[in-house]
Amino acid sequence: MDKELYKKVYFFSGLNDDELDKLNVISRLKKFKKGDNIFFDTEPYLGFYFVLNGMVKIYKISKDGKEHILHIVGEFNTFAEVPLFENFGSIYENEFRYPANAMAIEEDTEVVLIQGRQFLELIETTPNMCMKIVSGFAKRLRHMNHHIEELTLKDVTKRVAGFILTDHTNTKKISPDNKPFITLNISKNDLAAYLGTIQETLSRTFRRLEEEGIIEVEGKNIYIQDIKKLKETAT
Amino acid sequence: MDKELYKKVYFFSGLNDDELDKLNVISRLKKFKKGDNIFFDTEPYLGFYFVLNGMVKIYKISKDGKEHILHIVGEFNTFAEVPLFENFGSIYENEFRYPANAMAIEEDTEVVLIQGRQFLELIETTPNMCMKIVSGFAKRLRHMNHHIEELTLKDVTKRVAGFILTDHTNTKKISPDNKPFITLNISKNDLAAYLGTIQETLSRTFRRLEEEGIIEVEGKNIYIQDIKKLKETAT
DNA sequence: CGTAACCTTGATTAAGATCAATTCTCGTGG
DNA sequence: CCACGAGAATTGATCTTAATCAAGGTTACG
Repeated sequence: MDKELYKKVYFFSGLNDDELDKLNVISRLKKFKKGDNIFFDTEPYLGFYFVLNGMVKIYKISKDGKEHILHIVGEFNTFAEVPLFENFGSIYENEFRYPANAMAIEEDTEVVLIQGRQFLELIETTPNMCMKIVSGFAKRLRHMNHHIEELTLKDVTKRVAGFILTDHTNTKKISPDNKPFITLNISKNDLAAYLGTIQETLSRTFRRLEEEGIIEVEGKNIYIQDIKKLKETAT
Repeated sequence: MDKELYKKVYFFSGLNDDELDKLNVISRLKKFKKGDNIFFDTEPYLGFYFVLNGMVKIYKISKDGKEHILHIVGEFNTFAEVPLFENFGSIYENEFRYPANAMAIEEDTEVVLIQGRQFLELIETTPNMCMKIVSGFAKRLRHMNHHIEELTLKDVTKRVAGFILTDHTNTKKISPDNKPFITLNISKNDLAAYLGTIQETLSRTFRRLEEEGIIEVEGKNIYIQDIKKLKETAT
């Protein structure tokens, strides 16, 4: 695999050529179709992944079939690193499992598996990478903090409004007629599961926000008609 | 401060005498009464803390006054480390804020502030500590994953049952008449805010579990009458 | 023993989930 | 180019859980 691609992964951004070669040896490219599971939370832990192409959802299922999406992982982002670092000493002994399920949610999703045991050996000789991991984890913790805050302190309408704002802050899309908008890159079903609700409620929420003249939903595009009101709604 | 005390903090467990001395220089002991706030999420970031004595809750408040507790932090555990590691380069430039509020919830709570900027300098000369931080963060991430899973996938009754089981797994208390039990070290109000509900609902849930003969609540002690049923309830 | 903080209980309300139909959208093959 | 069918999205009616509102009861502690 092209070494340059590895460098786009935050963890690996500081590595030199020699280290990238070693990384290449312990990684495996895997391809999935939309809807394929990459791993289940019942499977033994092999290592962590990054997305080369497409998109992956990390999710949990309750006993009675309810789904909640913890993360949506896009290109060059990693997932399932946590178990690797939880208990250094014991990784060789214990039978670790993946902490959640992962599914490809785009056609032709390609992911790269970095084999766990071998990566731990590699990391010892590249001390520089450790701080990258710390920093990556810190960002993740911040994100989860925010996620919990949204889920516990806000109702569905606020969460939806907040999602649109956050997404637009990241993408900054502007339509030809000068309106800010976002494009959903996941299904509304998945969006609902991420926002801690269900399809139907999300649909109704969109409609109510449309009726109030705050947004306009057109398929996968959501146009922001009144950003001031949207911000008020979100807080 | 006694150097031995530092060693009980997971992050610092591998440090040598010299390093502990340096740590001592950049730390500040602070004392709080029950109900005192240690910091608010509006304050500029000074550094992270560990609890020397007592207990601390990390919480968020919504605009309309609803509270959710993210963590309960006990002795020799750290809190508020995340902002320090999120953006190494920019800590000197940006005005960082604490990501949540912290309050002492026990009388005579003592915490130690480790000053952030100075700690970053210290850490560069002690590479060994980095992996400790990674590992600590990984544990924290696991905990938050679990927390989100509970909040989104389970109803209040399941969460309460799950809490009792988890707490008992950690403490393993057995009463003189041979019954497993747990002792709440926080108020029921705080427990409710941690479990994503309110006092009244928690109270009713306890009563229902009592009526079903699963537990017995006596003040701060909760006796497990039927652990099999409790496990069934929790899943 | 009196007061404040904490906890419990009951009645009511509201948000959102569930159940049940449609309708819409889009890719595929005739 | 159109028809078909499957998955995705919408909509309405109803139900359930847990929050809110309101009032007492308990406990801890000076």
